[in-house]
Amino acid sequence: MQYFTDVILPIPLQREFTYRISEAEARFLKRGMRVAVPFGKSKVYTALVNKIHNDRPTVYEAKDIEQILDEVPVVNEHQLKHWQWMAEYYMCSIGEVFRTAMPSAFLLESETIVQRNDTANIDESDLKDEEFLVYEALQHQSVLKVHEVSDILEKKKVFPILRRLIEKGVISLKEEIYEQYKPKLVRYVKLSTSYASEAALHQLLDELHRAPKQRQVVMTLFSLSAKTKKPIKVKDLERESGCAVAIIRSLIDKDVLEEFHIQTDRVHYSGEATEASKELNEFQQETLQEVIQGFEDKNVVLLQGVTSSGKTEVYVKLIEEALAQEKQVLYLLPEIALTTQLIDRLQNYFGEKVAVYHSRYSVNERVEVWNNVLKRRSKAQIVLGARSAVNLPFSDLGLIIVDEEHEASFKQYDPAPRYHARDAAIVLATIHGAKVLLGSATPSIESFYNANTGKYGLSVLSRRFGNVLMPDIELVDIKEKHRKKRMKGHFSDRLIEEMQESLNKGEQIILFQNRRGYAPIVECNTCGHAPQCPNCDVSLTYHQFRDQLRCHYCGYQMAMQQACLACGSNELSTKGFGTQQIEQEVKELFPDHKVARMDLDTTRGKHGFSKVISAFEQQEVDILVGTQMLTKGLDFRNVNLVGILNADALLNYPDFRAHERSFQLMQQVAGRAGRTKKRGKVIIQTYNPWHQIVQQVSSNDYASMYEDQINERRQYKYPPFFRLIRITLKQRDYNLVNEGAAWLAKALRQGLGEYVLGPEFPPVSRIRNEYHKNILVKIPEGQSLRKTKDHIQKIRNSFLAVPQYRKVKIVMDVDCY
DNA sequence: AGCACGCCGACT
DNA sequence: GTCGGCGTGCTC
Repeated sequence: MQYFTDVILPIPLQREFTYRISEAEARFLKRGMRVAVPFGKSKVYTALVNKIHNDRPTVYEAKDIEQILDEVPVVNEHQLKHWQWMAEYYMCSIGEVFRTAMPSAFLLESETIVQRNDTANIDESDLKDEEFLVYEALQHQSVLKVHEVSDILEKKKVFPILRRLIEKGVISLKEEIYEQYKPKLVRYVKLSTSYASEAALHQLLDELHRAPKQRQVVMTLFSLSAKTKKPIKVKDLERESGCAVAIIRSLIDKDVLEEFHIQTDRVHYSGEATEASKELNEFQQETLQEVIQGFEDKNVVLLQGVTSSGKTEVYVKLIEEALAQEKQVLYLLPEIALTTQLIDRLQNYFGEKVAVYHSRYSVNERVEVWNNVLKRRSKAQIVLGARSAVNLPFSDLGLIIVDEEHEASFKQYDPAPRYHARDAAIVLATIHGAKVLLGSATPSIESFYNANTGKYGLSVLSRRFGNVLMPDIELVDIKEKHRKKRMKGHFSDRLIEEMQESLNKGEQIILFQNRRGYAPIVECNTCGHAPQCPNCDVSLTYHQFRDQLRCHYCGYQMAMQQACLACGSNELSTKGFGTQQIEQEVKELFPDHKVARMDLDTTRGKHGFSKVISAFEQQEVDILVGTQMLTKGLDFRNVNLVGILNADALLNYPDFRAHERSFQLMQQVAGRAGRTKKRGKVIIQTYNPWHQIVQQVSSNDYASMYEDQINERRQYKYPPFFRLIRITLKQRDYNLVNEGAAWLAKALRQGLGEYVLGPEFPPVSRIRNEYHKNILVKIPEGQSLRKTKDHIQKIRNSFLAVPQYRKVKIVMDVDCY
């Protein structure tokens, strides 16, 4: 009997691949274990065992697997089911899901290693120059990686040379796989067992009389052991005794101390749960009851709670309940809302049961969280994470909380699978029989619709905690202020007055400007030319830091020009405004106060974000200027004034969700004001104070915003009434994209009719030297999603069968919003 | 996705 | 003449 295994490879191919295994391997392997398999001519990939069987493939000879990488499955059945759904729903291969879901340290790839052939007798004169260079390098180190060879030879194609060297017997090649995950070992010491008896101990201390330092180390070790009754870290001993490592070293050499290692997690929360969860006030209590009741007949409940209404306390109660049933809990948040403030708070309640999982973590840290979840360890019973945390190996989820449910960043854009974490979480919950709580102050239109139509439960928490009033929102018409010459730069007199008043009272201020950079565009006053990115169809933006022009799409950069590139005129002006310019103006308006800026540029790097925040928390900064990232999950006690400098930039975005998004964003920003006893003040500057959305923000009227939006959606055939799938074609050749898109759209129309829109060029039609063109497929309620997707898939296959279109890349984005 | 193979222009 | 560009096809 022969044995085979079907595996999932981390590549965008729909097929599974079959490898041969031995009988012993077949007995050992289980679904969800990783194996290393040869693929193609030389590669070795990490694959996931999906099936073990005895059916010999008929049309090809199966290769053998290279090695087994796990002793127990690292992916469970629940996940495989979830992946299957994700691949089907978001129209990608299961391999792509596999690649996205696993921490990269789990997906080892091979590297070709060049080895020296020690046994051969080499005639050096027989080698050509380049061959000799490689040979010489191998005298210094026994192995080289292929890219090192290409560095040495300063060229890309090194394979022909390597092949000649193999023929001459100088070298051999080998594929090596590295286990990327390195357990972190911590050094510990203990007293050697030979000193276990009291007599031996006394003798030791006598002997060490002449070596006071060493004696001190031993004494410190005693006192530490007595205190903690735990193994003593070398680091701790060193610190407590005040002696150098060399002294500890010499004691180890003398066999007085014994050294040993214990594998530890990199991320370790050592604190206890110090706080009992808070007593809920009557409104929170009511909400909690509603949610629990909602869960009785609905799997999903939407909790709409205004900012600082104390949603988190309600979450905490629900988490406690899930923990009491020994279930796992997943708490999803947008990346930027995952702040230390929130993590600390949850850790205070739940101590070391809380694990955190997000993209700022290193690959090794992620592997540790993965393993802790997989093994159902209590220290990962609650996982607080961003989008990708839905892919962790949960085995018994009881509750998923999706906080800030309306956030667009829950949707993954690139690469596939282009999934929405909220929707993926709901499916995941169904697999586990768990409940989902969606939380938001400003729910997305589609979730609120689902709650309204009874698909989800609904609970509203409309009172701010401690009965703090909603902030007072004042609209300032900057068109009029300009006319009356009451503007200083981008600041109206009203905003300046309020700022001055706040500063006088020693309060802090937040200013919101939804655009980074100094001045997005540089324009010539003579001919109107604006410098363009050579690779993308956009104007370059000016960044004051380094005096550069940069492209936000591909990262292209050039020095700021002194003269116009088109006509040579030296009258250049900057158009539009961003956070940098606002910061500059604030500094000029209030020279005695400290100003800081928070946007993508200032928060780069691992700790950049928290640095800015803690400076503001410590009140080292009086005025904080920032973009969206200010709006999320931050709780600043001393802020009473928030200014939105230009609401119109948000409203005029060409997207069917622009109004919804603007409302959400402005509400969130406004929510930063007055979170303690005092009523906060918000000033919104706008050119259109009568715009319905601005009005709805100022009167805090989610309900009428929802009514307006849902009517528009119904009328113009948008979600939640119609589903959307966007198909993007990408290619370097402009004409080919045009022709291909026209062909594809026509073919789609034959089956799907009027609901195929486009093809159209997106606002930025060329990115990284590729032209893009979009086709939008709308799927009405009642039309089978599955069948529509199958149909699109079929058309895509026949498109790719046309020879000239084969090089056109097609990207599918299901629910592209 | 990678990666090898294979066919054409620009350099030693 | 070789080097290296990219277009094409395949991967168990």
